[in-house]
Amino acid sequence: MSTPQLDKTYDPKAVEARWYDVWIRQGYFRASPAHPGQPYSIVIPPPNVTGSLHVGHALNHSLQDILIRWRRMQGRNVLWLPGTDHAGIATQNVVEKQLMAEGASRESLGRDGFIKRVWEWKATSGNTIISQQKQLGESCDWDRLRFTMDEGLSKAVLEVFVRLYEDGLIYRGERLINWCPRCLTALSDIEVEHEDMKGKLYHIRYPLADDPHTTLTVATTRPETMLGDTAVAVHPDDPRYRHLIGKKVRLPLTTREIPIVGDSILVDLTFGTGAVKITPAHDFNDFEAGERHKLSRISLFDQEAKMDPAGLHEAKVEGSVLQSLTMKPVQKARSIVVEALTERDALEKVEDHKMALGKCYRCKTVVEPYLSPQWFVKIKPLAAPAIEAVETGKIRIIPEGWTNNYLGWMRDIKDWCISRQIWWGHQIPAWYCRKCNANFIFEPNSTEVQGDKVTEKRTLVITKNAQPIIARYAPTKCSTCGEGNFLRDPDVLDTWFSSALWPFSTLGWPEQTPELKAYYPTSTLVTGLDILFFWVARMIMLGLKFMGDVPFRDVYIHALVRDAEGQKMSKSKGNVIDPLHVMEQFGTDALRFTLASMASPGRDIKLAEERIEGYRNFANKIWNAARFAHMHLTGIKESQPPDDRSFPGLWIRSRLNDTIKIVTMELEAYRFDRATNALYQFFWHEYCDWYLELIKPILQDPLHPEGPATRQTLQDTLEVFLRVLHPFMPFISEEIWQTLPHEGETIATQSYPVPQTHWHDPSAEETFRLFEQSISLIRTARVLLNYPPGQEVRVFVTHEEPATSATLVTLKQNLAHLGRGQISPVPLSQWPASNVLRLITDGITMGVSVEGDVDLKKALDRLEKQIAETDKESQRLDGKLNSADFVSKAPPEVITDHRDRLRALSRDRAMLTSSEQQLRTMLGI
RNA sequence: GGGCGGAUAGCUCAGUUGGGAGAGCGCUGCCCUUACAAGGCAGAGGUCACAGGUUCGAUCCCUGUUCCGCCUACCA
Repeated sequence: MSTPQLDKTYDPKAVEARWYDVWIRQGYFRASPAHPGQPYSIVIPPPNVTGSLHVGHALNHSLQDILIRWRRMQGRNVLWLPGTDHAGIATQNVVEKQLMAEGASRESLGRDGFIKRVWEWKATSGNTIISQQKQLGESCDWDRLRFTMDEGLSKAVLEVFVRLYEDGLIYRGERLINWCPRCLTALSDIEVEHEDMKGKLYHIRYPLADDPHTTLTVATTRPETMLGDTAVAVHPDDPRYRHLIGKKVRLPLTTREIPIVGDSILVDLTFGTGAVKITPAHDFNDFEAGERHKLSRISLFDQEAKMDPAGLHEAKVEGSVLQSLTMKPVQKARSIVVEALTERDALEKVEDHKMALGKCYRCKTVVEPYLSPQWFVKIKPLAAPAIEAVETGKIRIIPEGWTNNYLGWMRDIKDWCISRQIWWGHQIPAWYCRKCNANFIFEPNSTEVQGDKVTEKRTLVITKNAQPIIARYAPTKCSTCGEGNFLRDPDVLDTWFSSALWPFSTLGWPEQTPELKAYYPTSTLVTGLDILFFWVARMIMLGLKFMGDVPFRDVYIHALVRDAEGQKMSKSKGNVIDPLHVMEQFGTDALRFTLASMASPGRDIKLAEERIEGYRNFANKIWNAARFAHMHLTGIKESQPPDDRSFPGLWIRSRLNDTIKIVTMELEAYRFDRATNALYQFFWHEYCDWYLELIKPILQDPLHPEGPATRQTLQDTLEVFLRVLHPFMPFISEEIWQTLPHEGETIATQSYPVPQTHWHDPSAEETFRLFEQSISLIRTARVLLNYPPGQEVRVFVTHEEPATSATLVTLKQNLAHLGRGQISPVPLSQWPASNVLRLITDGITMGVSVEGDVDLKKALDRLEKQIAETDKESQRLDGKLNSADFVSKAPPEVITDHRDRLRALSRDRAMLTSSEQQLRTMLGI
């Protein structure tokens, strides 16, 4: 093998494209259930098919790839399964926008045409994020790429739905749900984002029916809904109003009278006026209060949150008001109602009020509580085992702090609304016999619609009383009436319903596949906190229900990536860091390493480009170290490698050994930050700063007796380091590894280094500490004496301990090389009496000859400062040791340690003052 | 309203059996010393948010306060 010519700086771009191609072509990332190793599997949190890679993905995926590559190298049977999510609302929005630009619409295409169109869109645009993931170097098994709308996964969805229904865990019911008037669909509770807003609290007077001059004042933030009130509640213990319970009030702006009820749950005595209007069709609390008091519900709004004339009629709104309100949106309706109330002197006052407003997480439109028939999952029975799995530790949440968050939410979980009024998604497998449900189904009638300007009549209505048939296939015959005329429920399932099956649906369930057997439960789930409830909790519930086992053992929750100022990144703020741009600029390895290094638990990541640049420099450092190695390596792997017993060789292997140990341990603990720090520290500040410098004289002397052994160590340690590094920086490690003598085709499938006990060498490490301190003293002396770096100096060195002094003798050549001088490791008695600057650290006395006309003042300052510091520390230790309490109560080893340190300090102090005296003599002061 | 997390060098953050305060970046000074100026060497810089408590001893444990985040909640 010829010595490759490496460029002076590392160019990531060429390297990355080349190797990723090879990896894929050779199929290194392909999983096989037949692989002999212990399985290690991860399913990727499927990104939206509409998405492109953002820095949050980059973090999430980098961490997973580190785990996967690490385990693969450890010989585990690894599967990393990639895929995308069909993202019902988001995808439908994207395609509808496209249609709108063409002057078409979802309706004009019809349902089937539209679905076809979405698939077409997916075929052309749905792989954006996949190719970006490849750019990040992700070692997924791409042959197993899954999509939540795939045939197999759809089958799983169908199966789960039917079984849950058969088990009584799915039901259809008319409930108040969160409705997005823009997306025109129901949302689950957690798809609503709450935002604090400044609102107003309106106090409205309701006159008593039998005594119109007496009024009961209610407080509300939504005066427009008062038209739909069906009662007023007061607290049964409230002396102010207790006597009114059972009486009626006249609802202003309408001709209705509504009852006053006592309700201790709804009413808070201390808030507002103590009287609450009840609007069961427009408020979740009121809905429940309505249930308690058997109140009727009046829906005032249509699906676009506009005042519906039918509702206004039902509410018996006064004619003039009704006219002006018809088809008005919420905000407009509010001001009309407020104005009308003011005219009638029914508005007592308006005060400022802070309140939380719910918004659609997809489009940020204010959501409206909306009364409609929907499908729900009865969640409590599913939640109980999911709680237990975490409580008993079958599933570990990391960092542990989020466990309570999870448990709290699960214990208080509400039924899950799973129906969505959109087209793109898994259509609910529910059919209605048209004959049997004739009274409960109102289908749009095209002839009627043409003549009717009230457009919402076009909507299909399947009332709550309709009887569905739930089946895996479309029924052909009604079991009740025997006819075969069916209407399929138009709703589709919440996208998260299919995501919840991801860990087993992607492995082939409901078929019992070898993949399922080998890889379920998966090993680790890596995700952000934001989808802990959306996704993680639901996977646990459904995994337990359908697989009888948890979907994963560990849940590692990583931080949110923010910008350098700690602001959440968003397109509108323009503070988005684009990972693709970063990869282009600094290299993929640098980005990956940066993200891993910042993944400290429980803290958000503030990402600044300078950090990435810093790790780009690290990559370059590795590159140049490799260049250096190649200048001296033969490129041949010795069959009988010479044994390197030299101090640098023993030391660097010991350090490398320690690094392997730390990195492995930290990866096991999901401490990516500490693992990267260990790699950085080792390579830059031990391998490059010291080891490579130490061996230069040997390498540069072709006849040096230690040459072969040293070259062997240089080559071996670099190769091992690259393997330790590979999961973090896959590209540069592969590129360099390939230039070294090696076995196998790729570093990606080589064994991950394990600690070698015979490499561990405390004595070499001890010697190194002595060496490092000595060199540091010489260098400091050079600076104090203003010697240019090239100037040869005469150096004397000794140590209090004879044994250590003896070690210094053995280090003579190394000291001479890195200290750039002539070294005399002789006792103080043999030193010149003058013209030597003496510096002291930890028992080492280092003398550097003073030559020429130099200013010794700086040196004197340094000595005085060091003496002052020594005295301060001595006093502190002395104080403690003189305390009777300390001596009697502190552990003996601490006391011994303190005494040793004090002794060492006073020893150094004596040397320091001696040096200071000598210096003063030289200065003549 | 409730819960959780954070406050350590100019900046970003490490720091778990409580016993000498660390890293990276930035900054200052000197160096283009043939692996690397995307570099080398030497430095400066911190009453570890504030106030109490426990302890021989607290950045670390407990309590309270302030500030900043996040999650969560039906105060109409």
